[in-house]
Amino acid sequence: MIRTNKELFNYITNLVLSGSDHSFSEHHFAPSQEILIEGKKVFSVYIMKSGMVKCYLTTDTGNNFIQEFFGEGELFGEIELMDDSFSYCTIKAIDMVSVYKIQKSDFLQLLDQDKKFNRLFIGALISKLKYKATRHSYNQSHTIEEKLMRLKMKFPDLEKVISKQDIADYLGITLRALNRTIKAMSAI
Amino acid sequence: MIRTNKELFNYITNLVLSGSDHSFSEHHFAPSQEILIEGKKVFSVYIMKSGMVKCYLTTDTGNNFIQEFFGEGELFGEIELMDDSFSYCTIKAIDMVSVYKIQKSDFLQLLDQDKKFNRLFIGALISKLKYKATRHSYNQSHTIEEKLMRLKMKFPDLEKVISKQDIADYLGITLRALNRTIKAMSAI
DNA sequence: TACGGCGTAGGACAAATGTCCTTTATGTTG
DNA sequence: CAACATAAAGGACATTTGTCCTACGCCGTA
Repeated sequence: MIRTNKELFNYITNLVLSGSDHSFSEHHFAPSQEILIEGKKVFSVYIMKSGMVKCYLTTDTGNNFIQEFFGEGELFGEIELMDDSFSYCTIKAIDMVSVYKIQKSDFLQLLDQDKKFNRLFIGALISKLKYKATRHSYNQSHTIEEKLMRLKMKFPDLEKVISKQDIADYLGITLRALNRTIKAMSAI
Repeated sequence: MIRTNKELFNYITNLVLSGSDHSFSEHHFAPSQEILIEGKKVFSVYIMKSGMVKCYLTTDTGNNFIQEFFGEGELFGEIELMDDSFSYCTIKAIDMVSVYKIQKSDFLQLLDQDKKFNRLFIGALISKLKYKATRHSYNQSHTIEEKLMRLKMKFPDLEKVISKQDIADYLGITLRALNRTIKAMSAI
């Protein structure tokens, strides 16, 4: 649910701190500020330095569907940038957020010239792919109660950090159904 | 639903036919033969030459969940190979299938030495990611009827190629629900 | 031929989930 | 302070989907 990428984070941090690469700039966002907006052109790739964002899209039915929550080291904007399309989701800061930003041309250059970075990037894509695949299959074959239990197992203080509505949007259910399940579970 | 990758297909075909690369071998499978098996170690990456396979996993609830159907140019095995894990899904031939196969070490070497291939591979991952993201959100915010209509729009002769059970598994619903919806739609 | 397996189709009922609406608490802003 | 938006909680009812079961036709094989 809250995705991170320690290896990538360390590598980028080193690049920036060692001064060997000047294509990264640092940016800050306050809670509920939007970093990328659905439907708008993307010119850079972003890597999370600290804080947490939610990555979600609004479907044609008006529902919000949360793809993932990103923490330290996760990157976003890469999909839109690589296939030259508009952002298919919105990235919104949940708490105070710092990101590293790198322009398209610099990013592509880095990808070509830095084999280690190239491999880390591929690893990041693979990790996202795997995560999405298992998440989707899990979602469609388990009850709300099972999904909630699994979440709580991994993130015990989930409800303190993420709003109920966001949890519901993440699970692809209504807030009503979430409340109902929480109550049923607490009754045990 | 039926994924292909023309660019990758053309590139690999050229590599093989021009004789400039000898790391690819060709293999054939009969309908319902399994090419990769869930839980087993993966040693190679595969690229579809012709035919169609289904990529699915069996959940702990005993359901089959179909990730995707692969046609010409799609590759599989890359996730397991890159992060050194066991196959998380089974790849089964639906009709007569031909694939190109490349061993792990050769694949990694190609990735390092052939920039064009590297970029095509990244493009393939990005395309899968995007597909999975939109598919999951669409699935969870639309009715069975809407999902079916969308499928039929894209693949008019869907039911002739893929069994009802497979369509149900792909949509994450039961066969009963699928039949019910088809009947309701035909009544209009 | 007779049987079993499999894909297709659908009836009847149960369970899960959505929709709509009301209430309460809390924090923000004019 | 009053007015207002927002999050949380849950009642009542409708709809959707799953579960279980039965039936039929097709095909391969003992």
